[in-house]
Amino acid sequence: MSANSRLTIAAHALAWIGLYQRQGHEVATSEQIATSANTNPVVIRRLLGELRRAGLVESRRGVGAGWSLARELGTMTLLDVYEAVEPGPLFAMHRTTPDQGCVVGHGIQPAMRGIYQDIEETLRHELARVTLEKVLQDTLAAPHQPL
Amino acid sequence: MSANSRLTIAAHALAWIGLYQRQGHEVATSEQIATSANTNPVVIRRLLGELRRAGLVESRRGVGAGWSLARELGTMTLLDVYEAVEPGPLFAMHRTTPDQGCVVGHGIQPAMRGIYQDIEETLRHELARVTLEKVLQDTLAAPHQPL
DNA sequence: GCTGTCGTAACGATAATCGTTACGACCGAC
DNA sequence: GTCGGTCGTAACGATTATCGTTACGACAGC
Repeated sequence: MSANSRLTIAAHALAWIGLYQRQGHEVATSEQIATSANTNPVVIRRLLGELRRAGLVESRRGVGAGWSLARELGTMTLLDVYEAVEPGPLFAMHRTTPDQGCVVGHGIQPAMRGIYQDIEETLRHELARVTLEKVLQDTLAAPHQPL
Repeated sequence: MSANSRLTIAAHALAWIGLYQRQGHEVATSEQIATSANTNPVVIRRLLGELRRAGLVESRRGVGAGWSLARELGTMTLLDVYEAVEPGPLFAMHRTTPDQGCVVGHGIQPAMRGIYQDIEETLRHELARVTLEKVLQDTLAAPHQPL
């Protein structure tokens, strides 16, 4: 799978905003988050825009603008983030329709669809068990200066 | 994720070979499987080559050559296939190292690694519950001429 | 107005997958 | 021992997704 880092970066951004707000700040800018994640502010704005559409963050414009959480980190799960930033299904079907004249070609897609649905349901359940509060706590619990 | 169809095509090929052998044939050719999957024989040979390295199928060369199962479909699971054809992890870390001077940038990767490990472990467990025998049975159970 | 930030379009770089062509390696049949 | 069919694999282009970057208009507080 061509693994993509969208979920990771989105979680990073949410954890950063959450911690920043707990330090007393109103909003966080995409530039600050981009510095922490070592990427470009536009990448952050694009991702946070998707999180905003999902109701996880809010943005203010104008001078002193930036991003803030729309909900507490404890009420937000990786599933919320996953659904906001990952469009497609986990596994894809054939790119072209299999031979419908063949017994396997005819039945394989309904069969795999059912199997994949069950697996994705389990994945979603696991993602839903992890709150962004836990992500932040695990992040802060990382040892300093590991040898 | 770009979602990829490698797992789907590999399962299709295994189910096809399994059914073909139950009909009394010794080996299946990549051309036959490619016709059923509506793709190119080289795509099938590439995928089956990876399954051969994993010990799931065997191949014979020369005249009358082709592919056969190395194990019964009932002893083969989607996890075996997944590990054979999917290289990377489900979710990726940042493409560049986050800012180690930032608390979040420093701790986010160990945190997400731990979380992702748990999730992938659950995914593997789910994949291991589905045998290729079940894939074939579900495929054969698909209704004909659905309205 | 000025300034700083968002919002978003546009483009190129990169990488993975897939389809295709090509061709040597192999081996049973004859 | 040649022939024919299939594997094994390299090579290349097409397609797609993500990411990084530049650019610029929209917005709002000062």
